[in-house]
Amino acid sequence: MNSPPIQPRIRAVHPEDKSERRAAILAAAQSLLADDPQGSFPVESVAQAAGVAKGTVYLYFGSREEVMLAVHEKQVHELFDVIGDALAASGADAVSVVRIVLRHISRHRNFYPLAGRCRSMLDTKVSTDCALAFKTRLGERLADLGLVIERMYPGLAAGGGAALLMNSYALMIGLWQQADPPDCLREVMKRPEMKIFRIDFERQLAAALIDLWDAAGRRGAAARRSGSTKRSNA
Amino acid sequence: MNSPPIQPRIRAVHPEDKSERRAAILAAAQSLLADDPQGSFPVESVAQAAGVAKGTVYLYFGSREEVMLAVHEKQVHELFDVIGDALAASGADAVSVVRIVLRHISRHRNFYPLAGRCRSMLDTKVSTDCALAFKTRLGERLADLGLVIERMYPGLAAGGGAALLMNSYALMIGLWQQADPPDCLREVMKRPEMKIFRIDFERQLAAALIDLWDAAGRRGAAARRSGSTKRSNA
Amino acid sequence: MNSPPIQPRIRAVHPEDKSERRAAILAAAQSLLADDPQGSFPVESVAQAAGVAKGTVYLYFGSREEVMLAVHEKQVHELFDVIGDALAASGADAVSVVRIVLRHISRHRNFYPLAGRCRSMLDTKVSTDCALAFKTRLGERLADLGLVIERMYPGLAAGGGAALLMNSYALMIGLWQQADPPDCLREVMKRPEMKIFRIDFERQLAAALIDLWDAAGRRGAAARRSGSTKRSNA
Amino acid sequence: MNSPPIQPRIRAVHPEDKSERRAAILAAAQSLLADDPQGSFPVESVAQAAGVAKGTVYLYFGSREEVMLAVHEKQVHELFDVIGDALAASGADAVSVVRIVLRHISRHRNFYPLAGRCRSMLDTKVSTDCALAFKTRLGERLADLGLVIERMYPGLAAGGGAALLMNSYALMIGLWQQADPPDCLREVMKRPEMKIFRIDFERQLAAALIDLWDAAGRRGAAARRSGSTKRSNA
DNA sequence: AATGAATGAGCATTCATTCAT
DNA sequence: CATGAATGAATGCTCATTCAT
Repeated sequence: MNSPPIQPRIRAVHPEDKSERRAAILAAAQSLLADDPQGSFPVESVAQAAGVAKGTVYLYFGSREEVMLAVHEKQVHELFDVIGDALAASGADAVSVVRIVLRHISRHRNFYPLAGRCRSMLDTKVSTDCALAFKTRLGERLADLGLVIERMYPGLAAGGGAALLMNSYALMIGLWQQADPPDCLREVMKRPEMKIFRIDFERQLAAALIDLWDAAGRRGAAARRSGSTKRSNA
Repeated sequence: MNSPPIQPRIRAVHPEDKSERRAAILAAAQSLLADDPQGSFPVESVAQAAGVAKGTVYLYFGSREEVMLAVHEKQVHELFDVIGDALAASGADAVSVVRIVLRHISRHRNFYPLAGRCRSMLDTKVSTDCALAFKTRLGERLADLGLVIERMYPGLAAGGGAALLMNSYALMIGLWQQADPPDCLREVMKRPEMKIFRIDFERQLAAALIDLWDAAGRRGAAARRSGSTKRSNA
Repeated sequence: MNSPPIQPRIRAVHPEDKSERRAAILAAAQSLLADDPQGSFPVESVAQAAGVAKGTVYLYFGSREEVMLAVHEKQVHELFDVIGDALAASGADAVSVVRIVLRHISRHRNFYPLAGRCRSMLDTKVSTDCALAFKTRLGERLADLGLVIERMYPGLAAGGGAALLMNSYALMIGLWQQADPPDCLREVMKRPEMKIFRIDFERQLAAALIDLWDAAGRRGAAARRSGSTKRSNA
Repeated sequence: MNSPPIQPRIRAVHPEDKSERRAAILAAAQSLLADDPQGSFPVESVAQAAGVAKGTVYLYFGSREEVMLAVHEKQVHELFDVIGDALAASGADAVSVVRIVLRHISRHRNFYPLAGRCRSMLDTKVSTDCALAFKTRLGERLADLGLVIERMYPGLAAGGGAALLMNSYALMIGLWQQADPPDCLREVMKRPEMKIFRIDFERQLAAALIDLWDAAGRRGAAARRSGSTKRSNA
């Protein structure tokens, strides 16, 4: 009644082979996501695209949602890498960082839909362990980058850098959710009543981000002047 | 368990709201949502809570998602009402508006989960007509309130008020998505590695919103000084 | 994405129509059980055999197991009917009752496999309500028939009739489990080492049942003689 | 959670038991069964509890069901050991044997669920060889003990001892199936309509067993008197 | 012998939606 | 208008089993 494995794939015995297989599954999911941003494809499709059996997916991930979360995490860390590089560049300032980040994101627009669903993903079929690990790793990056920002804006309160990052990220995701027309509205976006939503997403986002970063810089400056260095929040 | 809180509508914004049945269904869904923010309850539950038959729900709404969207819309318009009132108050400024809005939202925290899912709802089982109507009504409010803001910050570019509102809304939703711990993490939020996410959501949001509004005000002021009045973006 | 009902069957609106439909599902399951005593067929097969859609089965039963339990219950009550008739016949005694019961069972041999699985069915996917109702109805029959038996064996302790029935039923099911060769042993049953299991099931069962009933009768007689009438157990 | 209780085997009945590994696997399964009488645990759990790899289980057993069957067999043979000892005791009679057997079983209540499923296990994923061996060994014990009983009840027909054993066993298992409330009914057993099922299982079983054994004794006596020694049946 | 990675069949169940009554 | 019976698509996941290492 239970059928045996017919053509088992080459076995991933060593840890590095396992990481490779895991990565293959992630890549497969990511590739499917490109065609279907809503991610409404069965696990079997992911498996097929990765060249493994359905069950194998569950050897590397606890659930379908955990696969998707892992794809999201990968993309977020890539974004953080970009931010880190931008901040590390000589002469980096709010404007240059924002420009570089936006350029990256504009080339990875399939980042948004998944990111927008991240919160609800955590509410569904993601084990506490998995969610915790995800958040922990995220927190580490946030802390690291936050420190870099605090060094850039001396006087910014402790934690102010991370807060600025969170706010920026929030603005980015939130604004995309407002601005990106859903498929069913693509056609009617040209109507006059939709004018208000025909915004230049990247322009508006860039402006708002710069407002946020400038305000942080100004606050840092003010703090420096008055000698204080504590109290958090951007 | 679900006592349909027949919240008297602050304003009868839409003509179709006149139907008591429709309102009852919305109220039922809203009440259910209070217990289950993820909204993973069957249409039948909504119908039961509303005291109607399952089929009746489809007499008033095109699909399950349209019901949820309507609940969301109702809540958004309530929020807009509050913003409108705050702006209309004498001596209104960024700080007072933000304070009032945050107070409202903190009393309607079940606004967030639904709002966070709004974008993906539009991608699923919402007819173009319905989505268009939703967006159109939203756009109208946005335009109206945007004008009020532009009057408050004279010199703010045309459309700058609406953009400021969108940005604010985006920040609010996006930051909530980062800050609100999912159920599976409620318990572990006290761990040290989660410290960075134990933010004071409302404080941080308020600060960031004020940064945004202040920047808009400053930009408006600058624009006024230089005589220009065009170019959009906040 | 969710497809509508294409060719809905005639609707069972009246209670009697519903009973009919329920009965049809039961009959379908029973018929499948005849071919596959282990009952390892999907719910869909039952539905098809009953001429309804899979979902309809779940309109009438809480789970697959509840369908099977209902089939079993039907068969048990049929057996109880036979026992009742046998007991009601003039000149009924242990021998005649046992003979009649065995004749019935030998004509309904697919009663055994299901009956043998009844206990484990109750452990799996049967709601408390359903199990309780099943047991309650069973208990009623047991009590009724028990009284008839007690009238037949005056002096039998209160409850002694029901106990005798339970014991008889237990012996019947238990002995079948020992005696009925599983499919995989059908062929090898003729080997000498299997001799001991090549019993004449019905003969041995009949003899043991009569022992049980005679002993009960004797005990009843003894009790009568000594005047006592209480204490239970057969 | 599952501390493999390495119960020292009372007797090394089968040669293959010499394998420590095999014994460890059986002990692990038995231990798991104590916590989950339904035996709905994966093979991997058994392997882990036994301290071996999943594949190793299949080196010693042909299938999952064969492991369970082996556990059952072990328990049955332990029961037979007890019966043998009870019969061998000086002054052994039906009452003393029944008492000793019941005491053993009451201390090993997890014997019942598995025993009750034995028949259906044989229908699923047990090789003919395995089933045959199981039955053969069972038959041997049955024959041996049957002879002892026939010696105890001289005049009992040939095979009458084994038949009496089978009947007794059947009654035991069958009555347990009726009497043991499934988990989902544990709570509601106190209700009045459940009264008829609130039987004193061991008392009722003991009484019925004694009826069976007494009847066998009496029949043996009668047979002796009339000189006959043939005809089987208890 | 032992391991454990890989396989993939297998299915109950839910529930949004329709439409006969 | 309202009802609620009927539909059936849609799929995540488990886990027994195999066999390359």
